[in-house]
Amino acid sequence: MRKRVNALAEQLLETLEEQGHRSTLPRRAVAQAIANQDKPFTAENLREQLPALGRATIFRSLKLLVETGVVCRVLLEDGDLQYQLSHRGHHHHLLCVECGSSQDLLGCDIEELLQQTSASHGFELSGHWLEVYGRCRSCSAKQPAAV
Amino acid sequence: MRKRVNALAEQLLETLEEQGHRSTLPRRAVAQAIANQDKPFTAENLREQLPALGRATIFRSLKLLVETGVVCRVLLEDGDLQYQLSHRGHHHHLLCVECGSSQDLLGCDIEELLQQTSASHGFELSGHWLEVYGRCRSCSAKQPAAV
DNA sequence: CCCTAATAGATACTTGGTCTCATTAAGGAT
DNA sequence: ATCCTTAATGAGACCAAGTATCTATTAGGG
Repeated sequence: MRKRVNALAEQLLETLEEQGHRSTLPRRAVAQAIANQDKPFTAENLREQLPALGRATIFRSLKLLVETGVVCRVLLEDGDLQYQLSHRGHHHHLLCVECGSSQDLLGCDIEELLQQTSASHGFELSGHWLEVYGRCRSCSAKQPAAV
Repeated sequence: MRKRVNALAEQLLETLEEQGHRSTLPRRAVAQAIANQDKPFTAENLREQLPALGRATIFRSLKLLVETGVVCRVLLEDGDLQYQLSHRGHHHHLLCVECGSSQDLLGCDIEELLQQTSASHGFELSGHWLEVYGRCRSCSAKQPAAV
């Protein structure tokens, strides 16, 4: 944890600049904090880590980063919507219900399956939202089976 | 709209009673209102339709019905979480981005596909959440293609 | 180094939901 | 039919997440 994060944070800011947004001190702080997270997080989490920043500023930066696409939203199993660094474009998450970690789900072409099933309902598909819950490799290793 | 709704509402109440909850006047009103909805709705929607009920009561009934499984939550494309009558157990929704209507997605066995993909990530799958967005049959019919 | 538009901070407000507590009403027992 | 207990209601305080407003600041191009 916390290695090369500056490079990551730097990237976030660059993306913002490319979109014509200024690289301000508060935004640098937010970018840095986000780069440090290793799980989905809330605005409140960031606020605790950045007590010097105004509340609105954190929400504004977060919103900007979501619009820019470098941060995405994840739906936890209980319906709580949190934030997370977003690497690729459209993708899904494997969320560990035990440790709360999140990894990207690769190689899942659900799109095609959905396309077909939707069509059979007379439905013209335009998008979808998928989250997957379970136990990650290391949590499965720790405890053989469910309690 | 509004036919046989009493029967439906009656069912909701019965389910509550089976779980040991009382069939009260406010709950009957809520059940009736929910039975009348034809789209996903918010607690606020119900409140407008049931001005005589206390706010807390609506939230409490709603929560109860969700726990009981006769009402479920749907995630709209913008991240808004709303309520909806739930017919079967685990299922997914086709949400029309134009008229806001919702229909159940049948015959979609994504489970198997997810199982495999998860496993290849060393992930022990336990559940998932899927919402599908697009245009329903009647909306597609109205306008040949996207604007 | 100046100027101006973008941004920040403070704070009020909104929305969705929970908590508390005194009052009411289901509905089983009598 | 009524009584009693306990669950449920209503009012309103409270809370968390997020937006809006308004004044003060600052990034960064000229």
